[in-house]
This record gives sequence, C-alpha cells and structure tokens, in this order.
Amino acid sequence: MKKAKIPAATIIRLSVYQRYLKRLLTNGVQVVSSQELASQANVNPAQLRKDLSYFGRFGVRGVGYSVNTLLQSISSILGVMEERNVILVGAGPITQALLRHPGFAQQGYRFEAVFDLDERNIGTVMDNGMEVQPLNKLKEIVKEKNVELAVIAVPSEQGQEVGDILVDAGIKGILSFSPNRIKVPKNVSIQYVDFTILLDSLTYNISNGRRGVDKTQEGKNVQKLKWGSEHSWPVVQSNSNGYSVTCNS
Amino acid sequence: MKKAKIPAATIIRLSVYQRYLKRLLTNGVQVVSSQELASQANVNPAQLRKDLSYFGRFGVRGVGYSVNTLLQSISSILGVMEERNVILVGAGPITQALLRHPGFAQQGYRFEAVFDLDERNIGTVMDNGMEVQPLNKLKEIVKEKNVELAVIAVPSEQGQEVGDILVDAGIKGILSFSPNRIKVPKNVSIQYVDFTILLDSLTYNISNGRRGVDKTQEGKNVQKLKWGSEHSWPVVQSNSNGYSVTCNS
DNA sequence: TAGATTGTTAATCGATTAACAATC
DNA sequence: TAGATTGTTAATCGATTAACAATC
Repeated sequence: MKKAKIPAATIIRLSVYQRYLKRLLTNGVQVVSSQELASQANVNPAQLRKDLSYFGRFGVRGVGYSVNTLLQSISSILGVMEERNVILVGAGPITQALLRHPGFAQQGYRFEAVFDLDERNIGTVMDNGMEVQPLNKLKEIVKEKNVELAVIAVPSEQGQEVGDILVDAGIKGILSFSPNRIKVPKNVSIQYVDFTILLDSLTYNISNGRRGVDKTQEGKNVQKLKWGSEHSWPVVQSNSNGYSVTCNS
Repeated sequence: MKKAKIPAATIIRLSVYQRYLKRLLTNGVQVVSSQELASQANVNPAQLRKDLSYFGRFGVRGVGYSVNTLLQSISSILGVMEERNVILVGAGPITQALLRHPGFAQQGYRFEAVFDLDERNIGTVMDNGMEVQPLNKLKEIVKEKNVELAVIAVPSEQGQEVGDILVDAGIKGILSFSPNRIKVPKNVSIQYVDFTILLDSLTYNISNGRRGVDKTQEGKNVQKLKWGSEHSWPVVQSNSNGYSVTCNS
C-alpha cells in the first residue's frame, strides 16, 4: 500500500464540501449523493469521491452519503470538531475587520487576544471590546489559552519579527496578511493572503481576456513588442481552488 | 504553432516576479538572472523562464534580464501599466481595511467610491473621508470613472444581488469577500477570498501534520474510524500559488 | 574564444476525470 | 432482483522540472 499524497486542493475542497453539508443539514436533508453534493460545490463527482477516498469510505453504495455522518467525518479530518483559539498580531484595520467577520465563530474559531508592536496602541480597545496587549504578554497567553493559530496583520517589514515571536511561543499555524514570505520551521504552516496579487490576476483577465488570441499573433521578436499597446494573451481559466499552503519556507 | 494555454499559477507568479523586480529596481540593480530572481520568488529557475516564455522572449542569453525592461514587460502583460479605478460595495469593516491598505496604491489601484445596500449607511463617511453612496448611483459612477474592477464585501446572502448590479454596470473583474459562489457572465472574472477556508487548511495541518502517517494505519473499515479521536493523515504540502480564478460560473 | 545564461523541448511528476466492478 | 451509487483503477490531462542546444 502506497503512502498517500494528498493534494492541497483536496483539503480546500473538503472545507467547501463541509460548508454545503452544513447547509444541507440545516435544511433537513439526510442523504446526499456525490452527484448532488459535487454539483453544489461546483466540482466533478468523481473528484469528490476521490477526495474522500484519501481518508476512508464514507458512503453507502447505491444510496449515497449520510449528510450528518459525512459532515462529522470531514470536520474530524480537518480537525475543526472543537473550538480553536486564535490570536491576532497587529491592531490595524485588517484585525478590526477579522474580529467583526461572522464566519469565524460559525466555524469554531475564537479570537482570544490582539497584540501590537507599537506601544502607542497598547491598551486601546478594539471594536469588540478587546484590549490591545503588548507582545511580551503573547507567549504567556498562548500557553494559557492553548492557542495554536495566529494571524499576522502588521506592515510587511515586521512580518519576520512577529513570525519569530509566534514560533517561539509555540504557534503552529499562521495566516499572514503581510505579503513578504517569512521563514518558519518545518512544523509550522503558513498561509498568505495577498489582495494585490488577486487584483492583478483579475486585471490580467480584463486586459487580455476579452478575446482569446493564440501565440502566433504575438510575434517572437522582443523588439516588436510595444508595451502599453493592444496586446492580447489567452484568458486564464481555472476551476482549481489550489490556495498555497506551505509547511516550511 | 499550438495555442498557448497559460496556467493560472503562471499569472500569480508573474505578479510575484513583478514585486521582486520593483525591489531590485529600487535597489539600483540593473540586470538579474533567472537563477537569482527565481530564488527570491521561491520558485525553480526553469519555471520562471517557462512562465516568461508563454509571452515572448525577454532575456539576453549569457547575460540575464534587464530589471527595468522585464518589469515593464510583466506589468504590460498583467495590464497594470496604468492606474485602475476600483469601487467597493459594502461599507463594512473589510472595506475600511481595504481603503487603508497601502499595497493597492503602490500597484496602481485607486478606490473611487464606496456603495452600500443599507440605506442607513448612505452618507456616512469612511475613515479616508469617502462618503458612502447608494447603489443607484453605481452605474453612473462606473461609467464616468471608467471603472472595471469591483470589490464585493457584503453579507453572503446579498452577494448575487450585488454581483448582478455590478455586471449590469459593466464591471469586468470582481474580488469577492462573500464566500458564496455567484453567477456572472463568461466575460466577467471573479476571485474569491475566503478566510475561513484558509484557517481550515491550517487547522488540518496542525491536527494531522505533526507526524506523517501513511494510509495503511488508517484502516479501511469506516466503522473502525472513531471521529474525534487521534487520527493522523499526511501533511499537505504545496509550493504552488494556484489561487482560483474563474471567468464564468 | 570561453563562460554564462537563456529559451525550449522532452521527461517527470502530480492532479483530474472516466469508467466500471463492487455492492447496497 | 433491478436500479443506483459508491470506491477505485486506469487513462487523461496539465503543470513542473531537468537538460541542453542556441547564442550572447
């Protein structure tokens, strides 16, 4: 039996399936086929079954999947059965936004504390009433509240510094809004969110995508390319939700 | 000559290369090799060259790439040569955060207006002094300011309604913070940002990743799986930055 | 020229999908 | 049983990487 190699995209899709299963459960649906669930999640039914097959057998042939059981199973696979405490570093607008984002609580993520590097922000109060703490309290609170997840929302230059402190405190998963790649040990996972890059890919599609043009029209000679003029490259199309997850850097 | 099929991941990486080229330019570096630039962007040098090769020839054999020329070329490919106007729908905390995010202006994105569905918010003023406008002004402003990009930051249930209005107004690229997939015509691109799913994949790695275990330990029998107990599946590892971009839905 | 580095092809690797036997 | 749908293998598709001829 070979070692399983699970695509990162599979994990992302598991989250998506979970979300639709929750909705089905709310609607009182008890059983769902791969066909039906896959169509809601906008994927191929074979892919849904393949994704599940990495982790075991969850369905009943000829019948489908128990909504409730599959929901429990996926939640367990993802590790989102219990509540998880999360801390935030950076008392700026992104942190304010996250604190008020309703989706986290629904999925069992609870924000425990907000920290900041800037002394002037220490003691100020966020919209939800949380008081901003100094970084030297971080390790203590992480231990006390058993926190494994952290958000970095500080200016890029400070990303590495904050990352080091988080790693030292025992944080195991980091969601970073600072686009600079930072170095962390192999056993720590990082996920980056980069708004500008997302807009860039939309811009690419707008600029080039309106009409698909094949490479032959492009000309092979660099000198012939006039930048800023009306070039057109093929539209990028992708169904995959392959967000990047790195376990080392 | 075959039709080019450009991976979505290539476009994402182009954005990353561009960012590092800007930095090199600022530092006065004039020429860079694929080796050097790739190492900064954390990709394989062959991949960098391959990515560029979809669009033409930009280097000099035996020498490398002119930092300035390559920067211009990539900017042109992405379509980020000129400033682009962007509107925001949803006068909530995410919009506040985006308005104050410094990265957008640097990349030439300019926020033109903020709209909201809730009448009570119309006329209120955002942190940066922008006054919240009613949706019935949207189409007019989009035309007037030649806006092609929009951000959706409203509650999930209202995502489709807002999307329809945006499409009607002529918006061509949407960055949505409402996780619900919405329907748009083929010529409109959408990019979703979903914080919860990102945290879920971190949680998966934390729950299962600490020690890699192969599938043989897992047991093939569903009945044997005790949810909530100490299972362990392989860590997801991925270097790819394949964010999802859809041109239709 | 000799050394270096690109551009591109071919090989590899990985992920998606089709098809179907297993089986409820 | 007949019909349905899973779980899984094999085929396809696509993306990454290695290798090297082209060439500055």
